[in-house]
Amino acid sequence: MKGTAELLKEHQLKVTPQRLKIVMMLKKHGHINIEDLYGEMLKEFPSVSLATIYKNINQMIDNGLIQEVKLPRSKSVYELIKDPHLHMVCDKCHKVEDVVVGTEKIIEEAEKLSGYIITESFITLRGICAECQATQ
Amino acid sequence: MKGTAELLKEHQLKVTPQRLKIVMMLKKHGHINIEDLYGEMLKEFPSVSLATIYKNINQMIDNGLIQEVKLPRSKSVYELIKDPHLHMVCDKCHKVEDVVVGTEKIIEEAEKLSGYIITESFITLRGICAECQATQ
DNA sequence: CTGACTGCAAACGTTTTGCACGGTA
DNA sequence: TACCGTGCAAAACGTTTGCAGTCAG
Repeated sequence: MKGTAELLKEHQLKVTPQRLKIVMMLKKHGHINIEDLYGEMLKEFPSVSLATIYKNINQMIDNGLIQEVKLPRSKSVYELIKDPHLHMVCDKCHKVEDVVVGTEKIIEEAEKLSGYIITESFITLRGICAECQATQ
Repeated sequence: MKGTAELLKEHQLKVTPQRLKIVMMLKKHGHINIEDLYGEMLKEFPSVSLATIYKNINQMIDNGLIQEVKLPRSKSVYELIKDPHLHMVCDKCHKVEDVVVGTEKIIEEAEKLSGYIITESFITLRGICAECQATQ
């Protein structure tokens, strides 16, 4: 896995302790919302400001390091930009997972039917994860 | 097309002039955000309140008449609930269109890979619509 | 006639902004 | 050293709530 500081530098962002922590949290959790991120940050930086979190998140989005994932029925989460994938949300435990599934066919069909030239797809699936199926 | 008043009654909503207008706007535009809906409502009901719009939209969601569509890079829009479909958003003119595409294959593959039991899918595709391709 | 709906104003939670200070490169 | 990032406080924004008056059924 690429170094956290390098990741920031590659995206024209100065390396600060707060930014390192944000990216480390994203690496660790995969997906995290602002509230949870703030809670985690407070543990290491007791005087960190929510304004700092927002400023950094927005800047990281602008610089192409992370992206917002809008979810049905819940708050947005953020993730490091990586290979295209879709999101699975569990209705029971509310976790979010990535799944790498080929989307070419559906995109091709949608292009044919609509006449659009498609540049990006956002796919989220709601359901029950394997663990929650087992424990119900 | 089903009568607007009937649609409200079927969903246990009293028929009021404001609600009729909201549903008519949804029928006309297909997708509309709160701000635009408020602007349209003001033309016919100069003293309509934003609170009324929000209360009605939330109630219509609770009663299964409409649903929120969260879009990348822009505000949520609302639409009448109909057969499953996906959304196309044009990056140039920002319109939103429905496309009916079979999603069974992608869902089946995602279920296989993830172990989830999937109950609903949300698919949005970004691109350039046919009209904007022609006029660029 | 009764409960539900509306409009208004206030409250609320979230996100953004301006500013003085401190840290990175 | 110069500029960018941080923290704080205030402001802005979108949405929700409580209430009194009105309307649909």
